[in-house]
Amino acid sequence: MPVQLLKLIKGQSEAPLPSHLQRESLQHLQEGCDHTNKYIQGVVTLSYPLTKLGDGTDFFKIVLQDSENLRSRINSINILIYGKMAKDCARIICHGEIFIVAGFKVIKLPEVTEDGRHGCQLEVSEEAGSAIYVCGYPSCCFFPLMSKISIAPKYVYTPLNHLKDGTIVNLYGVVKFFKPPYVSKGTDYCSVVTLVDPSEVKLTCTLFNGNLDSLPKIYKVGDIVRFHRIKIRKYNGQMQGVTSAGFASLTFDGTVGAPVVPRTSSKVYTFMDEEQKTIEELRLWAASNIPTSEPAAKLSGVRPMVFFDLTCQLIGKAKVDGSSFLLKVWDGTKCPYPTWKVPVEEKYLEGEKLRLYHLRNLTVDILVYDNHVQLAESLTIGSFLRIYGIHTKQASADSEDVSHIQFHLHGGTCYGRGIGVLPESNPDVQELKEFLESVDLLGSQNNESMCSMELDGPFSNITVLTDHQHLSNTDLKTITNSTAPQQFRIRAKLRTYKPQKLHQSVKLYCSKCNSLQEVPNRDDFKFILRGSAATAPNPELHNTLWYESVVWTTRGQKPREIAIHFVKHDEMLQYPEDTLLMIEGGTLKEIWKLTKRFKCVIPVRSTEDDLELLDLSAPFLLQGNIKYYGCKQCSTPKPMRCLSSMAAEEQPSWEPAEIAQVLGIELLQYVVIMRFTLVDETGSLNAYIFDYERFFQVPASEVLTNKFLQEKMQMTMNSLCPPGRKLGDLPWLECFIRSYNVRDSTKNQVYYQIFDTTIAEDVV
DNA sequence: TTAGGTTTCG
Repeated sequence: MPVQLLKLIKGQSEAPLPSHLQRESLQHLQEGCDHTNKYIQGVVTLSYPLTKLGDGTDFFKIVLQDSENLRSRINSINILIYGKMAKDCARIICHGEIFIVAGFKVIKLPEVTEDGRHGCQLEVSEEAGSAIYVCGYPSCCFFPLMSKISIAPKYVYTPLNHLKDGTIVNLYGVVKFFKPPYVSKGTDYCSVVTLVDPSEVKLTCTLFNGNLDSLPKIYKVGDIVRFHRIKIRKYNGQMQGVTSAGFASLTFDGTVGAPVVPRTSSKVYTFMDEEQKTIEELRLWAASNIPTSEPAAKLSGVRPMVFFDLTCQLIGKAKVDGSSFLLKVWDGTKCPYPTWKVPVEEKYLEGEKLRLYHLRNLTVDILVYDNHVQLAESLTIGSFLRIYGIHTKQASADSEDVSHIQFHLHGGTCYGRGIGVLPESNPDVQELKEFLESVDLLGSQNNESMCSMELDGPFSNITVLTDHQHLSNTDLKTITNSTAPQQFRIRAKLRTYKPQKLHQSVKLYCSKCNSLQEVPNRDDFKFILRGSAATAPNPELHNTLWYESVVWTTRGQKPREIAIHFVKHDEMLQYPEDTLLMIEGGTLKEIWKLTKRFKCVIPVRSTEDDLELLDLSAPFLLQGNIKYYGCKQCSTPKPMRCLSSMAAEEQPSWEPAEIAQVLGIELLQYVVIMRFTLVDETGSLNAYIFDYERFFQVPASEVLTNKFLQEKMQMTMNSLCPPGRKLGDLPWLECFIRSYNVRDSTKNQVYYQIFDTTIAEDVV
């Protein structure tokens, strides 16, 4: 009997194997050697469903693991079983059973596997005189179905540079481009996805499915996908992926550090620690190899004649005609231009009327065409959308002198044009929802006044003069004709301002030497960190009276030594949220992660007798999102032991200013600097804003790292200087300016600065 | 079958 079930008694099979058989180890197994009197023994770790080959032969595949040599590099092998033997085995085999095979044929695999699997596989069949002995746990065989379900097949993933024409493969990739699912001209939805992986090879996949939900849930470039059973074909000389029967996908957020939660429509999928590791590795690779997408557009930031993607909420929709459909959406911000309202028949307009009325100044009409109409019709009011490739156009209606901005989603799918529905769990949606709720609240508070006064949206933004109320207004011509220094109160219009890209307005200022400098970028910091990683941590500096040290070596091609020194208080470690730590040899990403958990992070390197700060082009201290820098001219960095006095304080506050002082650092201040071109009936002048927080009501130190604050600043600027308006239609603003002299060797120049003025907001 | 990335009739 070729397949024999042996009972296992106290770890031994009840009947001994034939005496001529000797055990062979996986290491010694080779194609072409004589294995006639040898047997292979292992534990069944995986089994695949019993299938039939093209000629009708039954086929069953299992994976055996050599449980006695788990540590050796090769510890498992594929067993391919044919014919009646396949059927018999499939019936009785259970996960975890001991499986013995003799009389096998050794076949070399075409490709080298890297997961501990043997480079050969064994083929067995009754015809070839093979014998199989299974030492089973008898109870297991009463529940063959149960044991099958618990066996997850192990998938092999093909790198994108190893794809072969005509194969069906599993793969991972980072989304480089995608078209959200759209209605094809056939019977299915279609989605086109271009992937890249660390092999730097691109693969464009064309995916079809009649069920929208079965296509990958990709929301942005940089998402990571896992495709199972995708068919590879050659098209126009390039490899192409297409859906095959049984295609399945998982999609993951590509953000480093985000939870690894697959988006999928399948109820059953395999996902284990190994997959989690793959995703995390791909995220890291993508972070430094895929260009980061532009910051998300907001309605407050749109300009005429651009294409952009918008994340928004649907509050109304209406049929317009056969080839176009109207979507009314908002994102909580106000479009700085008057927007085009698409005339529709009242009976066709869906959505809550009161809400549409309240939000009318924040809602824009997006007209979608052709192939997008069917999808648009199916959308639910209140759902969150990402609309890709909206086109803005400017047009003026005959009866009006201001031109309106129009929003179109043209037909076709070029550049990924289309509509995607985002689930409420999406982090961008959660952020948006929070923002919309705050705007809604503000709106409802102001509703009465809004309705009675018919305020024109956020253009009711005003400046508040916080002092010097005794001054009366002076016209600009009088000011430019006066000698400096003096102070004035003015009423003027903001004709233009610089920089237009608000994030460029943030600088670092040294109050000691009055110098201004650009905020160093991430690459500068990366470069300095890389340089400092070359210095290995000095073990003599570890574990002192005032800090405790942890050291480890990273794995990978270029191992690095990382040392973290946790500053103690009263000889004890503090809670992470109160802890200051010093790190040697960390990467930007590692440091960034530490700032999420610990109060302060100081990057350092070892010298012979103490730890010291890195080059001052790098932040000397990181706290939360904020990087603190020191002035290179005015600082005299001291060794890190100077910090020990702060650690000994009753309750160390770890205030950046105080840390800077004990370390001999002249702390640079974040400041927003802008040039306003102000005009009135008599003339114009350029006045500078030099703002830590007072004018914009936004801390300058957080502008670069906080999207909302940037948004708030943008809205303020849009209300002070609404783009697209004629001079006569600009709002007036009142502020204080002071004049001052700047002398150099050749001439004296008068400058003007806005001071003691604040923007009062009234967003809705 | 459909689409096979590269912006538009409105």
